[in-house]
Amino acid sequence: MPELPEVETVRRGLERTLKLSDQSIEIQDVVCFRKNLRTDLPRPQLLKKLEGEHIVSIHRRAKYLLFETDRMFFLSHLGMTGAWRWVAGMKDAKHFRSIKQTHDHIYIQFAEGALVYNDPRRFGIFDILKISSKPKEELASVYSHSPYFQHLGPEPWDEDFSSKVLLEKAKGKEVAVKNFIMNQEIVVGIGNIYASEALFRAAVRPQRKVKTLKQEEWQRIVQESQAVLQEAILKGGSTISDFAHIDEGHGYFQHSFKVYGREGESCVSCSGKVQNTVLGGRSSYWCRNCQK
DNA sequence: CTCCTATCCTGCGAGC
DNA sequence: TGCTCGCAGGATAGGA
Repeated sequence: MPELPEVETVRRGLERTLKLSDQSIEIQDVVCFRKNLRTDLPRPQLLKKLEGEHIVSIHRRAKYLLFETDRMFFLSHLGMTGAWRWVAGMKDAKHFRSIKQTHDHIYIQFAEGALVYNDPRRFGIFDILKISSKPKEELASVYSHSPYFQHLGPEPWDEDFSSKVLLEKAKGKEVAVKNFIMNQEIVVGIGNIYASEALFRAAVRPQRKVKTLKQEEWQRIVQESQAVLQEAILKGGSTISDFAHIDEGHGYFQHSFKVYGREGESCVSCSGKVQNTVLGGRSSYWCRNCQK
């Protein structure tokens, strides 16, 4: 489901549902219904350490959700098909088991309901970060030391996501620009849909080798990436009143994509036909008139 | 190094 | 109708 805008929409929805702007909220119980998703899930002994912790806030870094509690951090990555939903009024995991849906994997109990993580393809991640000896690690320290985060590039709105830096990083590289901007070490948050959308808006062909791009083309890529992600977040915020709607299938496909998934249809700005070229094993949509 | 492929999974729609 | 095939929004290990 998720590229950056969707993860950010989920983050905001979770904060709203848990009322984190007014309060912290106590975790009463955490249960995993299977041993692993893409990676091993925390052992019951470790999960038990979350009991009694209060969630203070939820951060997003790249496509990860990072939950901050009194003394700990735990994270969730939604993979391709992960979703959290709120089950109002659910009182305990034992009762939940009787109404559990297929692919419900993780259950977090609160006083007035529960959060449930559902993920059919199980490419997601749920992990408790290593507990340091200090009272609690700083967020910045988590980002720079955790194996989940330390290799990640800048957020799309950081100053290091700039035409100047990109020009430098692209020097001598043969890789296609679409694969380059989907590389989370270069910039985080851009996935297969928004890569096509950003490059269409920037008028750059997805298969262009990065070493051939001029600084002004990088400038357009930076601007249009930021713009398309920002617009998608705003749309998520305006059309999705509750993050739970996402897993009912609303939200994501409501976004109006200009090229993604529109192979053979007319380009929205020149009426040429939208192309689909496979790059790095992923479908890449573009217009041969508008993009150079 | 750099770049590309295969792979982890399930579900769904197209085509026969 | 029912089957098979290909493809799906991510990320990474391994090979060329």
